Amino acid sequence: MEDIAQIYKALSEQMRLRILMLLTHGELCVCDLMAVLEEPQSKVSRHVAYLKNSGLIKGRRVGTWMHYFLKEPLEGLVAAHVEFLKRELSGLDWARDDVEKMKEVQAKKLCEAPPSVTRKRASGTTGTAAAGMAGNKGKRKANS
Amino acid sequence: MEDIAQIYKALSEQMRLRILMLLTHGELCVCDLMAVLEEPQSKVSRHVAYLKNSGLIKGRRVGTWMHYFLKEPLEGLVAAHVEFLKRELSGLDWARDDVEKMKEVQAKKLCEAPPSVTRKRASGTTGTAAAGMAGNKGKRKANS
DNA sequence: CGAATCTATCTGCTTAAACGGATATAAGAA
DNA sequence: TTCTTATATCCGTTTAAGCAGATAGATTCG
Repeated sequence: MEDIAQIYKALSEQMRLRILMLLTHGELCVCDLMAVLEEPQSKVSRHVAYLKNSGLIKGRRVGTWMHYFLKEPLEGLVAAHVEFLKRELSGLDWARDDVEKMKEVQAKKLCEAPPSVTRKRASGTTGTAAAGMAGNKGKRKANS
Repeated sequence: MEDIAQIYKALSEQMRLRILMLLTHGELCVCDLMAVLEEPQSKVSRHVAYLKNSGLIKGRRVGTWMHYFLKEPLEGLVAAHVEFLKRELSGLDWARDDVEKMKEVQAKKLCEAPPSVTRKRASGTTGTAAAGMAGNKGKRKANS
């Protein structure tokens, strides 16, 4: 799996770079990624799968959710590249924007909390939801 | 042109990595690259063109030949990546092998010398050619 | 000029992988 | 079990780019 070209293939899509940079800040579930990236689920899942198959990230199931995170420890050259990315890309505009949005998304805690709590918050109290509704592009029907 | 994903696309083929690593040792013409890589001319040219269009290398004409070399100075992120490649890949088996073969190829000086000299050497004295014929896969008809 | 050589590009074909939408699967809640 | 949610995967389509072989352009030599 020391195929360097394969590492670069994995890094050669902006979407995957964005996902990787987000994961350098901690693990995230697919729905959080969808919310941050504002991309359809199949697209996010596809790219996450690619990164997983390339040996860059791993996933673990947490209830209904899959949480993805950087594989640690990474093998030699892959590790060097990820360090490189952290160092060189974290200052770029798009990376900063994504991290900022990630914090907003996580503040809403739609995914991280136990399912029961989440479910009730989302449908029951519209107050907290309204406060953080900015950027929600109809991903979740308000009340139905 | 600070599209990071595009940099990684350029690096995501083994053939292009090999070319780049060779060029870290100095400029080379296409026919030398063909000899080292043992690949057809259209393939070498195609990958060289890709690297050129991605802003990693440049070419200059020297008589009949095109010599390619790493673009200097490279822009920020590209430069960092090339430095990274030099540091991390130069010890790999395939990279060492290619450099070694490059030195053999250049020792024959089929390309670097002025065309007239080259032409006469190649067709006139078969002695020098025979000494370095190893690895020549019918690329050049011996006498026709 | 014509011949030879080096390189770039075109041709037709093939493959990898992108995409969005639909569907299947897995797990918790009711 | 049935419903809902989260995620993975399948579908048909599209695009980028791989390939080898053929051809065209550039340059130098005679």
